[in-house]
Amino acid sequence: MPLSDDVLVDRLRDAGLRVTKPKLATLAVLEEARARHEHLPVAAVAERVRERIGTLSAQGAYDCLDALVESGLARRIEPAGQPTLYEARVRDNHHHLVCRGCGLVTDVDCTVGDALCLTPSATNGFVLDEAEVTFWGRCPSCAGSTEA
Amino acid sequence: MPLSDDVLVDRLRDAGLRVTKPKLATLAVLEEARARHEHLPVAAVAERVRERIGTLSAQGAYDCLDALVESGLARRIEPAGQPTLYEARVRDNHHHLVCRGCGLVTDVDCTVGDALCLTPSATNGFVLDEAEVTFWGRCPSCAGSTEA
DNA sequence: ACGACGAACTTGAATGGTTCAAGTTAGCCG
DNA sequence: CGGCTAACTTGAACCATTCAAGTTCGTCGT
Repeated sequence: MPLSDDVLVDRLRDAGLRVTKPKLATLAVLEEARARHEHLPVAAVAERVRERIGTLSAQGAYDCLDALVESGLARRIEPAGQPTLYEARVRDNHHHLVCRGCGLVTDVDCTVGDALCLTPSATNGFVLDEAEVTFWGRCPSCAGSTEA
Repeated sequence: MPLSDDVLVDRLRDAGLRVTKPKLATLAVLEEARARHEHLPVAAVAERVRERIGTLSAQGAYDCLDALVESGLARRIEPAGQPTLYEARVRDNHHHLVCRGCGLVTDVDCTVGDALCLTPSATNGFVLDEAEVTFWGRCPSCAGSTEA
């Protein structure tokens, strides 16, 4: 069952964002997608938001998603070679598994735990804030074919 | 000192590629960049190749780089939000550290070793061939400023 | 409640890395 | 040395994303 609007409204306010129909609907769409383990491109988010509130410009979709990412309510995923995807932000620092065949993105937990992955041997003076791990391979249905 | 052309020619042949001036020069440029720990975008590769052999179309640069990557002589890096970068392929499976400020990409070794990083807890039926780790942060010169 | 300020949205156009298509050139093998 | 095919060139198209200017609508203070 989907989260009530009240909860989402509070979440937006707590994040310091204005509560607008587009942002509320965008957040709802991402939450719904999370329940289905989906990762959505901007166009798909915009489309689903339109189903809820009637209209939303492409630019509006970018603005909303940017704001949600900025405030920590959503996470941006940019797998090499395909358009940017978004998912509702969750606390666990899970990683992603991308199919080289069809581009399917799946969530996966890191065996060794976040702490280890976050610690490279030398940071070269960089101040790190995130360790991103992406696994590449072929999904079950693409593993058989020889398609690129 | 740069590698001799003979060595690079052999490398191309061994990889099953035709030995053309553009490919030879492209490989030489990448090797030279590797010595300087540089990661080059397509445009920079094309420019440097032109300095060596006079001319190379943008398309030609893409073709050469794709061929080198395909045959394992080069590695493609696609940091989120910036154009594709290339580096001469090396055996060690090092990872990258990207500056959120200026986009500088630096090589870094993984503390825990490749084996661990390559083993997510569940592969969801995927056949994995690579684990890519990207560390995000701010380089020494960007760490001080508040710029995006 | 009302009014005003500024953020958020809309529309429309531009940008730029990458790719597609068609034609020419040049490695490689017999 | 000739022919086949991959490799390169030119020129145009693509499309996710961004920029710019104008309008709408949350929010906050009175």
